[in-house]
Amino acid sequence: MERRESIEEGARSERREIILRAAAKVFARSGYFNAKVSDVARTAGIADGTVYLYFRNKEDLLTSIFSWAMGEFMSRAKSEIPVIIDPREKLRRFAQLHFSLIERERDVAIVFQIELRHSTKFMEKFSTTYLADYLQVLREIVEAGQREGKFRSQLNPKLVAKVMFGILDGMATNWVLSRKSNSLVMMVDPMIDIFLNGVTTSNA
Amino acid sequence: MERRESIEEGARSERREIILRAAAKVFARSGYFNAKVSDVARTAGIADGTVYLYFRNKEDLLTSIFSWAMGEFMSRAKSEIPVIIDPREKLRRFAQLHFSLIERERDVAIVFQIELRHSTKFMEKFSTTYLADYLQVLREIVEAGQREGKFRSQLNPKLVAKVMFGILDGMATNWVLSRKSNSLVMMVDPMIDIFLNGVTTSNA
Amino acid sequence: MERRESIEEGARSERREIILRAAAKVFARSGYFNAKVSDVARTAGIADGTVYLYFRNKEDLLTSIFSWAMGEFMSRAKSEIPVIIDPREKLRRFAQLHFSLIERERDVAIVFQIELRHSTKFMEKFSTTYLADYLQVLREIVEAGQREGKFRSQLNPKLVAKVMFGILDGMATNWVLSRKSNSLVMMVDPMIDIFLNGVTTSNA
Amino acid sequence: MERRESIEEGARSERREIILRAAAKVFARSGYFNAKVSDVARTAGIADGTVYLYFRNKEDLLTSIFSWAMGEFMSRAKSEIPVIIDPREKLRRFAQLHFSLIERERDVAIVFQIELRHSTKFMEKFSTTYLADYLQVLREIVEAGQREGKFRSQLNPKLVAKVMFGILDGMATNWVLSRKSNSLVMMVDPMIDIFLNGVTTSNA
DNA sequence: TATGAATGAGTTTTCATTCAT
DNA sequence: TATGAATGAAAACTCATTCAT
Repeated sequence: MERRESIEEGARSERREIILRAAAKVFARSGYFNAKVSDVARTAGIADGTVYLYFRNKEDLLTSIFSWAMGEFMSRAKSEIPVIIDPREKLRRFAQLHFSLIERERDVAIVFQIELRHSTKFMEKFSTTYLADYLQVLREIVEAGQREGKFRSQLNPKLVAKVMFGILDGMATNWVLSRKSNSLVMMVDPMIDIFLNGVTTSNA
Repeated sequence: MERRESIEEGARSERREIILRAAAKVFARSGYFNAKVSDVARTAGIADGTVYLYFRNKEDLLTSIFSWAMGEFMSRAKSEIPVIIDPREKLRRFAQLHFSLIERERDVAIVFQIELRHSTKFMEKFSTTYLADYLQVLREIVEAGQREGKFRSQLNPKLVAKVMFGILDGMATNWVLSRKSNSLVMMVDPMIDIFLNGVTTSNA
Repeated sequence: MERRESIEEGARSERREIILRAAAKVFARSGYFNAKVSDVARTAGIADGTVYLYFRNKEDLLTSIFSWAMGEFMSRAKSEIPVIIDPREKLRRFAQLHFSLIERERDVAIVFQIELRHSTKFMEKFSTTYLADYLQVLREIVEAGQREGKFRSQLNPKLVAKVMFGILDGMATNWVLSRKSNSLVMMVDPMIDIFLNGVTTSNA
Repeated sequence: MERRESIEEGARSERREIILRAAAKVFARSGYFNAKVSDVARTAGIADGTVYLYFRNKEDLLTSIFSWAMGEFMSRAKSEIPVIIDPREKLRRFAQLHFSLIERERDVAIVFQIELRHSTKFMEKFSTTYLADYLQVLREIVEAGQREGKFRSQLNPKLVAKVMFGILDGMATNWVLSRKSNSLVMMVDPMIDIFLNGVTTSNA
C-alpha cells in the first residue's frame, strides 16, 4: 500500500512538472496576463479542468514555476559552494550556476526575469524571502573572503552581495531579451574579473 | 493668433502630463494589468473618455510613461556628462542621475522597473532602441577612460557598460521593492568604489 | 428685414442640404450604424456640434434624407403623370421617374434601398404614410386603366400597385448592390412589357 | 463510441438552433444593431458567454440565420420544382414555397427582409452567391417554358427572373411590415395571374 | 482522477451629444 | 451661429473557474 501510494505520488509529481513546464513555455511566449489557462492545458496535453487538480489557480502556476527553479538553484548552490575554498572561486562558481540554469531553461528564465516582475505584491514577497536567502549565500562568501584577507575589509558585505546580484540579474535579463544566443556562461570570467579587480588601472 | 494657439497647446500638453502622472500612480499601485483605465481617469480628475483624447489606448499610457522618463534622463545625461573630465567622475555622475530620477519619481520608477518588463514585445524593442542609446553613453565613457589610461585597456567596453547597467538597474529594482526608503543616491559612492576598484585587496 | 430674413433662410436651407448630402454619402459608404456623426461633419466641412443646429440627432439625418428624396419624387410624379393620357404610358413614366432618381442620386439611393430598412419602427411608419401615398398614385393609374377598358377589370388595383412597387423597388435594390452600372432606366421598357403583357404566349 | 458522439453532436446542433431562433426573435423585435447579445442569451435561456461557444460573434449570428433559412428554402425548391411539369405551375409552386417559408418563420423573415439589408458588404456577397443561385432556378424555369412555347420567346429570361424575384421579395417585405396578417400565401394566385397574363386586357 | 461545457463577472473603448466659449 | 473639447453611458467579448458526468 505504501509502495503503491509512493508510485502514485511519483506519477502525480511527474504530471505536476509537465504542467509547470507547459506553463513556463506558454507564459514565456505570450506573457503571463495574455496567456490562457487553456493554452497551458493544451500544451500539457490535458483538459482545462485538470490544471486545477494540481494548482490552486493561474497565479499559483506562476509562483510555482518560480519556487521550482529557485529551489533547484539554491540546493545546488548550497551543496557546491561550500566545497570550494578560495572565495574568489566561490563567486565564480556561484555566477556559473546562476547563468547555466538560465541558459538551460530559457522558458523558465523568461518567466523568471520578465513575467514574475509584473506584480509588486509578488516582488515584495520575493525580496524578503527567496532573495534574502540568495543574498545571504553571497554575503557569507564575501565575509569569508574578508576574514581571509582576500576581499577589502572596508566594503559593506551586504552591499557587495546586492551589487553582485544586480550584475547577474541584469545580465540574465539582457541575455533573455537578446535573441542572439551568445553563451551567457562564457561571460562569467570577464564579468568576475571586473568584479574582483575593478575597472581602474593600477589600484596603486 | 499664434499666442492663443501656443496657450492652447500648453494646456493640452499640461493635461497630457496630468494624465500620465495619474497613470504612473495607478499602475504603480495596482500593476498595469490590474489597473483600470477608469481608475486613471478618476485619479486625473477627468472623465473616462477623455483619456482617449490624449492617448490611443491603455498600452499607449504605459509606453508614454516610459518615453517621458527615459527622455528626461537621457537629455540630462547627454548635457551633463560631457562637461565632466575625469571618466571615473563621469561614471559616478551617471549613476547619480539615474538614481536621483528613480528616487524623485517613485511611481514612474515602479512602472519603469516592474510593469514595463511584462511585455517581451516591449522589452525587445526597448533593448534595441533606448537601452542601446543608454549603453552607448556608458561605453563612450569607458573607452575614453581606456584611451586616457584610467581604465584597464583589456576590458571589453561593451561588456563593462552592460555590467554597469546591470548594477544600476538591479539596485533600482531592489530599492523600489523595499519599502524602507534608504536613500538610493547615498549608495552611489560605495557602489562606484566597487566598480572602480574591485572587491579584492591589493590587486598587486 | 423680410428680405434679409429670407436670404438667411436661404443660407440656412442651403447648409442643411450640404449636411444632408454629406450624410447620404457617409451613410452610403459605411452604413448608418457604423457611420459617425463626426464623419458627416467633416465631409460637410463643419464642426461636429454644428450638425445639431440643423438636425435633432443622428436618426433625424437619416429620416430627413428619406423625406427629401421622397418629396422630390412624389412632387415630380404628381405633376407629370396627370398630363399623360394612356394609362400604360403613365405606368412607364412612373417607372422612369423612379429609376432616374435612383440612378442620379446613387448615395441617396443606397441609403434609401439599404440603410433605411434597418428599423422596423421606421419601416412601419413608412409603409403607412409615404408608401401609402406612393401606392395610391399607382392605384389610381390602374383604376383609370380599368375604367377605360385598358386593364383587366378583374384585377385588384391595390394588389397591382403593390406588385408594381415590388418590382421597381426590387430592381432598384439589385441595381444599387451590383457595382456594374448597367443603366437602370434602360430596363424600364422590357420590364413594363412583362408587366403589361405577362410572360405567357398567346393569352388566347 | 460512435453513437455517443452522434448524440452529443445532436445536442450541440440542437442548442445551436435554439440560439439561432432566439437571435431571430430578438433581432426581429429590436433590429440587429439595437439588439444586445445578452438579450439573445436570455431569450435562449443560457449565459452570455455560451453564445460565443456556438457563434464567432454577433454578426455570425445574423449571417447564420440567413444561411439556415436560405438553405432550407433552396433545398425544398430544388427537390420540389423539378417534379412539376408545367412551367407556369413551377412558377406558382416556387412562389408558394417562398411565401410559406416567410409566413411560417415570421421572425426569420423580418431579419431576412429588413435586418440583413443593413450591410452593403453582406448584400454584395449575397447578391453574387445565394441570390445568383436563386435566380438561376427561376431562369431555368423561364427558359424551359420558352422552349416549350409556353412563355414568350422574345423575353430575356434573366430579366424575367429578376422581375419575379423583385415581386416576391417586395411583397414579402410589405407583408412583414404590415401588422395585419392577411395571408401571404393567398396572394400567390392573383400575383401569378398578373405575372403570367399581364395587366392589359386583350393582348390582341 | 479527468473532462470540457457552461458560466458570468468585469473592462476597454467608442461616439452621440452637450455646452462653455 | 459655430466650435470642438469633454462627457459618460453602454455593450461586445474574454477567460478563469466550476462542477456534473
